Amino acid sequence: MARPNKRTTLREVAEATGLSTAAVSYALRGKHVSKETEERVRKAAAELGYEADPIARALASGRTSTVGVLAGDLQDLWQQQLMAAIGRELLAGDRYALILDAGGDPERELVLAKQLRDQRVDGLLVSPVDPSAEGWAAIAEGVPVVSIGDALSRARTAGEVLFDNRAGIDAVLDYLRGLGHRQITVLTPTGPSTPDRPADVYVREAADRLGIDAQVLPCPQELGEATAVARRVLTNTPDGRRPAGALPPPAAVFCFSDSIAYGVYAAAAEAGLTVGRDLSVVGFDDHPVSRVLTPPLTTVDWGLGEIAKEAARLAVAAIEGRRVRRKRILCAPRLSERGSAVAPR
Amino acid sequence: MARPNKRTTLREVAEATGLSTAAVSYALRGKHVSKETEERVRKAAAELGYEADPIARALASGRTSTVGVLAGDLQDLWQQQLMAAIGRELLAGDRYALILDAGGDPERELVLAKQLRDQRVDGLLVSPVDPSAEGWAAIAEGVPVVSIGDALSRARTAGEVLFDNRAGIDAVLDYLRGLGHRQITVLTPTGPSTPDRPADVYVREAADRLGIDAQVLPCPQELGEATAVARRVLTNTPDGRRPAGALPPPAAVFCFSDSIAYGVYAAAAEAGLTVGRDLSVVGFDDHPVSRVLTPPLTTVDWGLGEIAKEAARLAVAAIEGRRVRRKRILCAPRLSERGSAVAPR
DNA sequence: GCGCTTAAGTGAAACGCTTAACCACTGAGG
DNA sequence: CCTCAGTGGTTAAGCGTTTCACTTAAGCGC
Repeated sequence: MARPNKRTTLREVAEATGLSTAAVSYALRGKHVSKETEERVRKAAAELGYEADPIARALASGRTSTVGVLAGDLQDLWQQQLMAAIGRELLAGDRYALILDAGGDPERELVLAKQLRDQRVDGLLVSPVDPSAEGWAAIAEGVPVVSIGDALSRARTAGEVLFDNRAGIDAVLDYLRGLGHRQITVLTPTGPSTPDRPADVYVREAADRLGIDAQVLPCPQELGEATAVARRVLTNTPDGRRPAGALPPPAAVFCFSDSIAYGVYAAAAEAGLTVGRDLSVVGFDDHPVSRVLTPPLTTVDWGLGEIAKEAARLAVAAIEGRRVRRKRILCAPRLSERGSAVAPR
Repeated sequence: MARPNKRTTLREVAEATGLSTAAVSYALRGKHVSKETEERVRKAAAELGYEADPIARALASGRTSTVGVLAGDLQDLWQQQLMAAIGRELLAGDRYALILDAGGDPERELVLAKQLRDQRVDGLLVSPVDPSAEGWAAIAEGVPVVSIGDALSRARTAGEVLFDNRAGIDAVLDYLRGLGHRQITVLTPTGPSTPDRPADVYVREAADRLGIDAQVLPCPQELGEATAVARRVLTNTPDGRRPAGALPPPAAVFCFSDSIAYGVYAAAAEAGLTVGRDLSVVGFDDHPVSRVLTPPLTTVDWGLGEIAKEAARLAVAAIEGRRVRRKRILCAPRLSERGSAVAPR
C-alpha cells in the first residue's frame, strides 16, 4: 500500500511456471529440484524481473546476508578509516555492511546495536564506546558480535580484535628513550575510562621501568579541542602564547591517537615550535594524513587493513557457524618511524 | 528457527491483556483506542519486555523509520566527514541512518541503492559515483532520493544539495589573482567525468575571464597517489627530485579537494618548497585537518553541517509527504583564508 | 511384481506485524 | 422512536518468503 509500484512476487513466478511457490523458492536457491525445472524457473524469474524481497525473506528465514557495523564515534578520524576498511572487506565477501554511528553516546550505542540485531543482521561488528556496558550481553545473545579495540567484558562475543597497547606503549617510550628523552608528556584520550582501558597504567608502568618521567594528561580526540589542550601543554598558558620566563615546553609528546597529534602540530606551529626539531611528537594510529604532514608523523601502525580483515573473518566464521581457533586476535604494533621524533636539543 | 531465543510478540501482549492483537498494535502507536486501554497495554508491554519487530513491521507496513545513506567512496576523507555529519543529523531527528559504501564502483553503487530500497528505507541519501547512470531512475521511483554533490540527471529525485562550483572556482581564482598570480596549476579529481561535472570547463571559463593561465591536470583523491602526482607537478620529474635547470615549479596550485592539497603539501616538503612562501596552495573542502596543517590550508568551506542538515531536511520532507519550496539547494562557497596562499615571490 | 529408497514437488503453516472492514454500543438530533 | 455519527474494539486478510511434513512417481535389486 505504501508502495504502489509493486514488484513481481514469488507467487507470480510460480503461476507463470505452473509450479508451487515452494518449488520456485527452492529452485531459485538451487536446492532440491531438478536441473530442468531450475532452469525453467530461472528463466521465468528473469523475464518477470523477479527479485526476492529481502524483508520478507528476513522475516521468514531470520537471515539477511547483512552485517551491522557500529562505530562508537564516526567523528573520530581513525574510526572513519576503520569503518571504510571494514565495509570494503565485507563487501568483498558479498555481504552488505550497514554502518551506524553512535556519536560517542554509550546509551545510543546500545539502542543502535539492538536495532541492528532486530533487523536481523547476521553479525555485528562494533568499535564500542563503552565496552563494559551490561547491555552487550543481551545483544550478543541474539547475534554474533565481534568487538574491535576493546573486549566486551560483560558479554560472550564471537571474537575480538584487540591492540596490544602495552606493546605499543613500550615501543614508543622505548623509542623516545633511545632518542635521549627522559621527560615525556603523554596525551591520552578522554572518554569513558573503564578498567578495560588501562592505558594510563601501562604508561606509568613502562615509564617506571624505563626510567622515564611521564606526565599523563587527558585530551579530547576532536581536533579543535585537542589543539586547545595542546596549546596549554606546549606553553603552560591558556591562551597559547608563551610568556617570557615560563616553564620550557615539553621536548616530547606521545599522543594516543593521530588526531591528537595533529592538534599538537597545530599548537606547535602557533607557538613557534618546529616539530621534528624543537619538539618530538609521536602518534598512535597511522592515519593516512599522518604521512603527508610536515614532518611526517612518527606513529604506531596497527595494520588497519588486517584489523578489518580479521574482524570480518571472525564475524563471517561466527555467522557460518564455523569454529575458529583463536577468537581473540591481538594486533602487534609497528612503529612507523618518520620525521617527527628526534633527539632532544 | 534461526533465532532460538524468542522475543515476546504482539500476540503475547494481546493475550496478557485480553485484547486483540489489532487493539494492541493500535494502542502501542497511540491510535484509535481509549486512554485507559492504551495505558493498560503499555504497562503489559513493558512488563513482558515487548519490543516491536522492525522486520515484521516493515513487511506489513512498508515503512522502517530508517534512512539509507550511500557513499560513493568512503575512502575519500571528505565523504567520511559528510557521512558522519549526515548520520548525526538524521539521528537527531530520530531516524537511523544506514551508511553503505560503494567503494567508488558505479555498478556496485546501483546494486547497493537497490538493496537499500528493497530493505524499505524510507528515504535514500546519496553522494553518487555516477550521477548520470540510468539506474537511478528506477530506484528513485521506489523511494525518495536526495542526492548530494551532483544532480541525478536521469532520475526524478526528491531533492538535491549541490555546490555552486562555478562560484567556488571563481572565488578561488579571483583570490589568487588578487594575490598576484597569473599562472595557476589546477588539480581536478579523476573519476567518471560526466557532463554533469564540468569543473574543467568552469575553470577555463573563469581563467579566461580573469586573464589567468590555468594548467588543468587530473589527480586521484587517494593521498598516496595524489602525492605522487603532486611530486611530478612540482618538479616536472617523475621521481620528485628537481634537477638543476628544470622548469620552475608552479607558484600556485588550486586543488579540487583538500586531500589532493595534502598530497601537494607532502610533495612540497619533499621538494624543499615551503607552502605559504615558495608555493601557494588552495583546497576545496575544508576538512578539519586542513586547519591544523602548517601552514593552515586556505580552502573553500561549503558548510558541511548545513549540507547535512539540508539533505536530511529534504529527505525527511519527502518521506513525510510534505512539499518543499525549493528542491534544489545550491550551497555557496566561503573562502576560508588561512596561511597557505600568498603572493608569488 | 514386490517392497524399499530416493528424487521432485506440493500444501500449508509459520514469521510478527498492520490495516481495512466491520460490529456493537452510546447518545444526540430530528 | 428512529436514524446517524462517533467510540472502542474485533476479525481476518494480507505482506512475500521459507520450510516442515507429506505425496507421488520413478528406480532398483531380487
